[in-house]
This record gives sequence, structure tokens and C-alpha cells, in this order.
Amino acid sequence: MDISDVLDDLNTAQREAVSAPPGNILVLAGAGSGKTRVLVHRIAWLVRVEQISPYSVMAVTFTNKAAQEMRQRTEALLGIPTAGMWVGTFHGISHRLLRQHWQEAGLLQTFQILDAQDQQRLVKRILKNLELDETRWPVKQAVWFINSRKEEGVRPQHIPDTGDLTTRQLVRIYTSYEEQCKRMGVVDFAELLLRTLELLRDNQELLAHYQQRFQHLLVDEFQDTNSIQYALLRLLAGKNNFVFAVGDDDQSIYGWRGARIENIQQFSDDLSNTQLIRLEQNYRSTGNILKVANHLINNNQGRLGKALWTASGEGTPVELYAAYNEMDEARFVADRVQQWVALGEKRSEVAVLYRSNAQSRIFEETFISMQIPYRVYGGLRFFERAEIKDALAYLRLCVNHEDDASLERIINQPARGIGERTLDIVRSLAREKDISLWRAALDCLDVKLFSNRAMHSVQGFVKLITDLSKQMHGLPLSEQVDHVVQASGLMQLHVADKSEKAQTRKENLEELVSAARAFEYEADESETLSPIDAFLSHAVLESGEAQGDAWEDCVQMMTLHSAKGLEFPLVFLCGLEEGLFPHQMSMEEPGRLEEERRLCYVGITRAQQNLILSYAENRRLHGRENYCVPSRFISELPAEHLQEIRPRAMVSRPVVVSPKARVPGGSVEGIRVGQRVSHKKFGDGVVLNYEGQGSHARVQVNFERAGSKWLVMAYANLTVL
DNA sequence: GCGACATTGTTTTTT
DNA sequence: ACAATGTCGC
Repeated sequence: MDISDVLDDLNTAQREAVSAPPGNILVLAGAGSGKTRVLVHRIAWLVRVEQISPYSVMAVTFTNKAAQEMRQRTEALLGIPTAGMWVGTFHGISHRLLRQHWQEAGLLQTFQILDAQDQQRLVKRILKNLELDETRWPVKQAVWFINSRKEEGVRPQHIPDTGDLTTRQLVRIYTSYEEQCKRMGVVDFAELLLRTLELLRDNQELLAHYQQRFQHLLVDEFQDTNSIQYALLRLLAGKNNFVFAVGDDDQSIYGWRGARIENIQQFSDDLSNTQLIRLEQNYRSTGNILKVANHLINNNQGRLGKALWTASGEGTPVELYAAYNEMDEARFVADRVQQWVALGEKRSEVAVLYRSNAQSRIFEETFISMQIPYRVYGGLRFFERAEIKDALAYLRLCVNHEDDASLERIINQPARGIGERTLDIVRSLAREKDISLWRAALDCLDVKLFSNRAMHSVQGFVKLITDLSKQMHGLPLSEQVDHVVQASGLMQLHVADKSEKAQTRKENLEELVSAARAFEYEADESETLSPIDAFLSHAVLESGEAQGDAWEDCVQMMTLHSAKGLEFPLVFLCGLEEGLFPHQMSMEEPGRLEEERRLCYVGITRAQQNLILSYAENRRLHGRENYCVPSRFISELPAEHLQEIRPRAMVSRPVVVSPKARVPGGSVEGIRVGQRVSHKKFGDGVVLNYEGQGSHARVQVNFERAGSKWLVMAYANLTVL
């Protein structure tokens, strides 16, 4: 048999991983070492050489995008369709299992999925119901509590009552949340995984069936798995199946949302006959870039250890620019982008990376003014837009009247005269009788609990939903969506409004209908689920790209997190300042600081040919001018591989006041930007800027308590600290 | 019930 | 600074 295309073009380590005899294998794949390639070729090896049926293979990733890529590349390599193969995200695969075994899992056949937004709204509602003060019980904290318990596999009844009042209260919230979800027939993201784990754990027959079916489990980005995902994997693996996990402990950047880097370290303890293979040859970056990356990541403790190397040359040195402020930083980047383009290179080969989204703004402004096309990644996805969520809420309510979350969302959208007052009457009846809002609304109408006006409005709403539900019956999916969008008045609402935003919303609603039509087209005949239920789940589970395929030749702008997995010939890594990167919130704990360092490592290793680092000495943040200290990560880089770029002469460098400027009574000698000074009234601060000479000299000081102020040197009477 | 002001918090993001 | 909530008055 010809297996040349399965093993050709692989290096020794890659080949070793791909052709390893069936067993539990952990591949430590450094950045740019051909991780996805190894996974795809491994599947091909199993099918072609080991003669494993594609139906016995399950491949799991974290994002839909990665799953799609794996599917495509596998198909291309194997030359057979992979439709019967289980390739997907942990959530997607769990969803599929729950749909198939909804009864055993204790769900409604038509259960729907709650996204993060909906979940937060629901918890908020519950806090109100329980009459808890939102300042003492912040919604976010309650959501975090619920999600992290679920990620640990802990149900409310598992939490012991230690008498701690805070815990007791949170458990109350968690319990109520679960009841509501059950009544409404919805599950959140964490629930998809936990419910699947429980389903298989508590159902020996089912477990045996799937253990028999999936002999090979392949996992991508293994360092990002959380406890439940890892448990699910081990459960499916059982004693007889094989796990092939690919990951990189140095690229674990999602600890804050439950990813457990420990899973990598535990792999060999938890599974039998494990083999560890390292992929250290990097095919992406130049030698200089790799040296800088290796040097930085060496500052982390407890790594599994890995040193990337490349067979290609040193390349150009990594550069470091010390900007005067964030405007200067952005202008510098824009200038260099134009130089790059002037050399005949593409803008789309350039990435501007930053720690937090707020930083994109100044770059956007600068790029606009210099007419450089750009594209910002991240932000609201298609199915998360308000108008889309409104339309989906109508559909969900029509399909399932018990869906309170959806009812709350659209009962007065578009406005039909049902306000808080009216809604409160419905809510209290629902709570009292423990029924859904929909039924409560019907009951309220029956016993005439509303004022005349409200009565009329609610009747109108009830009729609208009842009619829509009836009319939808038997229509093809896209027509159902179209009809609901029209008849609900949502479309009219935006058509009537001539503003640009409303026009976009209108177009988005039209796009939703197109999406439904496309979905209809590829709908699986074997699905037992109705098209509309399938479409609604699809919308939540695959919320789509944030920005459409506006693929001109654009500079790519994104956070470091969203850059993972991508590569660019020219990379700018910006805002390397203490407090910003590493972020203030992560500087205290050593563990979190190490994650920031890994994030920096991820950023550096995105670069193929050129890497330019930058920081600003001053930065306006939350409306405050701040004097910034360069990031500790800069000092952790090898100086001999860094080339500092001298700022232009115009930009303020530390100013030393000449002896002439000395003012009686004020000790001004040595005042320069960044100098700490003290003022009688304003207290301590840092010099931000300086202008003028002699008695006209003015100095800008950022006081810790009083904020930023311009002071005349002659009167300020500053003391140098 | 709706629009106008005030208050608040501000890392990262997928599913 | 600024956006996204929440509160208040009509």
C-alpha cells in the first residue's frame, strides 16, 4: 500500500508521532512545529496503515474553526469524505450525544442552549426573584460560581453546608438556576459537557457502546482542556482505547477560564503506557525570533521543557521601540506598515497584537487618518448581535412557550406597551404558582389582573406568538425565519429608522434569513431534530465570525489571545508596559504572571520574519495620563538579540532643567520626565512632561491623589523625591 | 412606558 | 475616556 503521502514531508519527530504504535501518546508540540499537520497525518496513518475505520476515530478541538480545518485537511489527505467521522469541538460532540440520548440524559427532546449572555440575564432574574441585593451579590460572581462548580462536576446538592453564609446563598442561587433551566428546557455551555459526562458515567450500556465505537481519541490544544473535558476524555478512552493528545504547556493561556495545564502533566500518570514525543523544530520563525521566545519562556518554572530551533537563518534582529506615548506608538507602527507596503509587501501579512481590546482604538484612529486599511478581530459575532438575538428569541418562544428567557427579551421588542410594571405582575404570578411567564401571562389575562391598556397589549402579544407558532408549521426553515422577522415587527422597526445603524440591523436580519436558507440546504436528512431546533442550536454553538469576509489587503489587528494559532510575516507586539502587559490583575499571583509570560511567548512566536516590540512611556488609560514602566518581559529578553530603535529627535526625551531655570524656593534640579516629585497640596506624583524655560517653565505632574496637572515651576515649589 | 441624565466599571474568550 | 448599565422624571 502506498503510504508515502502519509509520512513524506515529515521530520523525524513528526514521523515518530504519526506512526507510533497504538498507545496513549502525548505530543508536546512547540509553536510552529506542525501540530495540526501531525494530527491530520495521524488520522490518515490510522485509517490507511492501521486499517482503523474512520468511524472509530474521534477528533476533538476547541474551536469550530479548528475543527473545520482538521476536517478539510483530513479529507484532502485521505481523499475520502469524513462525514461519518466525529470531528468537532467538545461542546459540539457533547451536544450531538445529548441530542441522541435526550431521554437518558433527562432533557427535553427540544432542549435549547443558553449562551453566556442569556445565562447572565437569567441569573440576574434569579437574584431579583430571591430578593438579593445586587451590590452584595454581583451577577458576574454568581455566574462565575455556577460555571466553575459545573466545570468541577459539582451539583448544588454536592456542596456541603459548612454553615458559611456566602456559600449557602450562592448554593441557593445555583439551585434556583438549575430549576429554572430545567423548567425552561435549556442547558448552558458548561451543562452540555457535565450532562454528557454524567450521562456516560451513569449509563454503563451507553458508555460501553461508545467505548467500543471510538477506539482512537485525538485531542488538539490539550493544554486548554478543563477538568470535565479531561474526565470525559478518560471516560471515553476507558481501558482499551487510545488517546493521542497534542498540546503545548508553554501556550496555555486560558487558565482564567478553567483550562488546566496540569492535565498535560497528569497525562502519563492517569493513562497507561504513555509515550511522550516532543516537536521542537520550528518551521515558522527566524532564529532571532526563536532565541528571544526561548529566552523569555525560560523564566517560567515547572515547564515540561522544550527548546525550539530552526534550520532557517537568523533573520533580521528583533526590534524594540520606546514610544513617547500611545499616539507615538501608533504613528510608529503606521509608519512601519507603510514602509513595508512600499517594499511591495502585503498589508495582510502584518499583525498588530495587543493585550486588551481597548488598545485597538488608537491604532484604528491612526490607521484611518493615514488611510491604511485594517481589520479588527474579535467583538460581537453575528449570532450575538442584538437584532439577531431578538429574532432568535421569537423563534425560540414560538417553538417553546416555556422559554422565559426569550419571552423576557422580546415581550416589548418592538415596543408594544408592555413595560416593567405589567411584566412584574406576570413575574410575580409565575413565581407564586411556579409556572412559566407565558402561562402566567395567560392566567393574568383570564383573571384580568392588568389595567385595560396593558390587557390589550398583552392580548396582542399572546395572539402574535400563538399565530406565529401556527403559521410556522409546515413551512421550510428559511420561510419560518423570514415570516417571524416580518410579522414580529422587528424588520419594520429597523426599516423605519433611517440611521446607519438601523440599516445595518436590517441587513443583518436579511442575512439571518439567508443563513437559514443555507442551513436548510445542508441540513442532515438523518437528523431527528426539526430544522428549526437544529438551526437554533447551531446559532448558539457556532456563533460565526465576528467580521464577515471583508478580505481586502488589510492590516490584521487583534488581542494576543485571538492570535493563538495564527502566523504573520511581520508582527508588532505593542503596549509592553507593566500593568498593561503583564496586566495589573495578573501581576500579584506568580501563577497568573506565568500565564501572562506564556501569552507574551505566544505573541512573539506568531512572527515569521520580523518582530517589532514597543512600549509607551506615557499612556492615557481610563481617561488618566499614566507614566509607564517598561514591561518586565522586555528585561527578560536577551539584549544581544534586541535592537533598540531610537525615537525621533522631536519626541520628548527626559528633560534636564538647566541651572538657569532654577527657581528660588523650588528645588528643581534634576527634574525630568518620570521623576517623582512632591507638592504641598497635591501630594506625590510623577513628572509627565515639561515645557518652556526659566520662570515661564511649566511642568505636568501626574499626582497620585489629585490626578494630572500643569504647574508653573516658579510657583509650584516642587520637591524632588 | 419612554427618553434623558447619572453611575459604574474597565483582561483575555470559546463554546 | 467611554460605553454600558441603572434611576429618575415626565
